Amino acid sequence: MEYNFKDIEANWQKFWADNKTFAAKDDSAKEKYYVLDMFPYPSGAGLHVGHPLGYIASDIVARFKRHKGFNVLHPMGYDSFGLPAEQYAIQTGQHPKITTENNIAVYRKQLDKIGFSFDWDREVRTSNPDYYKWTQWIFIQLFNSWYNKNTNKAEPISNLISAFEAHGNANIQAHCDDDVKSFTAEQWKAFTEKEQSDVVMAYRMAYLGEAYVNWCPQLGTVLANDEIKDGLSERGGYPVERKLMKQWSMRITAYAQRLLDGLDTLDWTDSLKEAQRNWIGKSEGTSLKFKIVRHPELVSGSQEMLKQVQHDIEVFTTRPDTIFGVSFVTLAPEHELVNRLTTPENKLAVDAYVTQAKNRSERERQADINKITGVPTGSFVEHPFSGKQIPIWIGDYVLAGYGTGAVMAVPAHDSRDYSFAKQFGLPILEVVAGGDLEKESYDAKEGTLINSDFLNGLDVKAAMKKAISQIEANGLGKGKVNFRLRDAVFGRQRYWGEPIPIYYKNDIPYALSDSELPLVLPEVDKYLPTEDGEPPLARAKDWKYQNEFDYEHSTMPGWAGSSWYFLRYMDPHNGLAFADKKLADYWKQVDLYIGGSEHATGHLLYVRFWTKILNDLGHIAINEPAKKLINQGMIQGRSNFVYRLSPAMFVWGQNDENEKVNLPVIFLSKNINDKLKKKELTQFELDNIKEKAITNFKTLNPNFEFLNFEENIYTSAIHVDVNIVSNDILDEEAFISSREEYKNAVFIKEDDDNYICGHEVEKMSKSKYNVVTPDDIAEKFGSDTLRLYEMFLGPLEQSKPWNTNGITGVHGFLKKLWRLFYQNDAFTITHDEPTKAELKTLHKTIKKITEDIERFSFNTSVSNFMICVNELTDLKCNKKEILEPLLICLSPYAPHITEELWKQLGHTESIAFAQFPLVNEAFLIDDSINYPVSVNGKLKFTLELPATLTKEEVEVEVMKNEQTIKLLAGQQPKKVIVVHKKIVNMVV
RNA sequence: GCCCUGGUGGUGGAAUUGGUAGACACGCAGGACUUAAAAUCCUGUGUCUUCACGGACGUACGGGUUCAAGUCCCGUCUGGGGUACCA
Repeated sequence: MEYNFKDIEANWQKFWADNKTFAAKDDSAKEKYYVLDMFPYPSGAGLHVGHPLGYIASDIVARFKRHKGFNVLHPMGYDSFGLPAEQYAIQTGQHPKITTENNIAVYRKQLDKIGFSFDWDREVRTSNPDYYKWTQWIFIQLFNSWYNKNTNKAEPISNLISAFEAHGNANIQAHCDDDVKSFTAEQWKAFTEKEQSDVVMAYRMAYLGEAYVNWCPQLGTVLANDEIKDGLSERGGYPVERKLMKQWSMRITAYAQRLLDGLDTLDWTDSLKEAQRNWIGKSEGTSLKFKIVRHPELVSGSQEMLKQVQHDIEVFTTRPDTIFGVSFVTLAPEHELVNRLTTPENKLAVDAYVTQAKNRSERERQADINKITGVPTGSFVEHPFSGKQIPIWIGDYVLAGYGTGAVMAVPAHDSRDYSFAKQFGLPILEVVAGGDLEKESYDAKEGTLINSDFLNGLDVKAAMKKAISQIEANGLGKGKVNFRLRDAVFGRQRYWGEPIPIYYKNDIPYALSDSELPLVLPEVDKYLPTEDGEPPLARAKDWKYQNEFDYEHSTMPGWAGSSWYFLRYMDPHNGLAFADKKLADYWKQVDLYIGGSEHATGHLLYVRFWTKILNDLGHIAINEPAKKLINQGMIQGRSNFVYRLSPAMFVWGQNDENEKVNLPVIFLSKNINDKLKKKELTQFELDNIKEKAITNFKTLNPNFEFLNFEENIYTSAIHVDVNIVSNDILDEEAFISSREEYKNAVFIKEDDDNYICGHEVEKMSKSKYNVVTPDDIAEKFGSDTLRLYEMFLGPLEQSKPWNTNGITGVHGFLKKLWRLFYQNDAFTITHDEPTKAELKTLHKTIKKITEDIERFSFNTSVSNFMICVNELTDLKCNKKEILEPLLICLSPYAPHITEELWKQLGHTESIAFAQFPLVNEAFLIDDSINYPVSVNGKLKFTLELPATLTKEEVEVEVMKNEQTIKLLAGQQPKKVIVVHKKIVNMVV
């Protein structure tokens, strides 16, 4: 019987589904193990070979843990709210729900083919009302809580309101908005309902606040920082600008320190923890007040005004030691004091600068990152120690949103201040010795303080201490910690997301009650914003709370549903709670979480944040969502390109400049294009291209001319579908018929008459036409081969380009395994006693595989299986006692073939729960050891010696060996090092 | 710029704690079986040198520590990913 993977795989997939083999038990005496994959967004392109990489790895662990006697939870679901379905809806009018469901059906079919051991009864979809009911419920929990700094956790908002009623807010220590004014209990009681609501809002964990957001006019939505690339929206590539908007936000900043501390308890990679640390961006320093002093030319009226409002500019610095190096103070253009500090003669320039800075889009800011701009206000502050007058400038290198929006500029020891000072000719005062200030600033935090009064002679560390104590003693400021982390905007002006469960009555937002959930996403006639810029939900007809009050019209962001889905899998059908407390306590946290590193700072920060809040509020017992996390590497695709002659070099027909005609379609083969780029084309070749171009274009427009053909000739690379290219040779016919505009395409080909495409390795994506689906491989070689091959490709965490070069080796291995059981169509397993050699091979393999899985080194286990089967083939082993345990070892990797052979061995139960074999070290002991003998560390020969010899006996044996004597040629070695059971080295 | 990762044959990669560098697989070359192909099997395959035995070199580059370095330390170059006027 041949290895017929097609039937075997189909049969077993059906068996697992029919028998619900992998359903996790909620009541089990077994220890639990929770293996989670980052669930996919079901895109229209379907699953590509990169998706299963992580899924296969987690499936191996899940199956392994089942063999090891764990009750395994290994679920899968879909992150099914998202922009692409909505974009598609806008273009076609098809409801995103339909698109999403279709895509999910495709994903499911593809996933099923690979033989994953998911518990499909627990599938979740974030766009399902049964699911998002609880996303909304969690939102309300956040809406109804505040962060108490005294207890250092989130607490119900009712506590806070009681406190207000009893004592006002004087004793409240909370993470809240900065501009909260203090009030007494009496004042609180006298507030109107609206006023009370506004006050409480400043404390809520989910709150409505004014925030600068990344606004994308074309998409009509707010984007998260991680949705923007180079100042353009990641999806669509539209410009993004900064805009002040009322937005629902999450007070994640309250958790900054705990999110940072929690990292130490996690078994995550250093790079990932580092990425989170950088994102949170803790910096310790000092706040410091600079007294504003009158500029001689400042009119007295202005000075009076100044007195009324504020006397100081507060800055934040991490370098209080450099205080004597301050040569100017810079404010962000948005700083509230800008207007008041500007002297009349500077007003024009300042106003112009502020307006320009405000209107500058993110893209321009990024593009001009090295362009230094700024204006002086004309006012001065006083140095807190020297009393010297210091000018106040405005510069957009200072960010309004960080620190106090003002910096003390120390150009000698900060590179940004340095460039600014150089640009505007401001003084550079050296206060830490050691740098060359002619060339650049000296930013290092080491050296001796100079020109610094009471700090002179101290090193930076000591100076820092002393400066802080002096600043604090003089009441100028105090030690302070700043975080880069910003509160997370939680609303989008979009349709395809969870409605925010809020309605407005007299302009006051109220949360729905639990019994009113879910607030179902209403139907709309179009998926676009309304004419007056309201989000699409404003289009919904008769969609009002109690037929009277407006609901919130924005929806939740993409990360809402994914921030808690790991909890829903524990109890996916519960209608009374997001998860039953008992079940949540049983499954606790994810033991192993596998997914892509692109979620390092987004999803993984939010899911930790929500876990901590739910823990604070007493809903779950865990503090962190996932104990161990692995980032699988990206599988890159190999894209192909054609090189199209640019139309810019043609001029249109004389009759009408704007005449729309089809563009010429002339494609240069790769080598010709390379020559063109290097300007190595011969006149003959150029003429040939020109002639073909003329012929091609004349069919479209008889009246055209070239515009300086030879100077202007250039090409642009265009992605071409890899499926119509083989070995970089283009299938020209397929290409011509692939698009209407290519029907007259002309190819300038290589000497061998082929059109050669360019290629590049890059991210696999639909838009690059380089997606390879796992389907073809599964069809041609079977999914066991696919599973083994994806693991064999290299370390899980490493990115690698997809290629199928080695797949025959892996497939051959499975065939070879099959032949251990079947020879000449006969099943030939015997019950004979195994030999010592066979047992050694088996137990060596068991040991290696167990170790490999535990350290997630799946590529090496595949090699180890190959070695094992090679050895057993050489030994002609067909013994049940050897092959049966081997099947169990292999079953996590290649579940179908092992199930089948397991059944052939006479088992009636699935192999999935068979106990994983244990290593018997006794079989691994060698009788003899092959000692490498080296001289000065260089290997000379090897010597086989009995394993029973002691270290001393080994030395004696080696020294009296003929080869040693020959090597030493009468010399006496200075030293002989014997590492017992390892190596012998002689030093001469 | 900063942070994180890598750099090993023609290729993917192995070497878990400093102890025989290149496991396993692909590719390539030669051979067996076959009318032929596929499939399968066998042999060889880091580089240089030698008829051969053997020898020399070799883990991006330059140094160092060590009896012994792909592995540890210092410096340089370079691929990939993340991130940024964060004071």
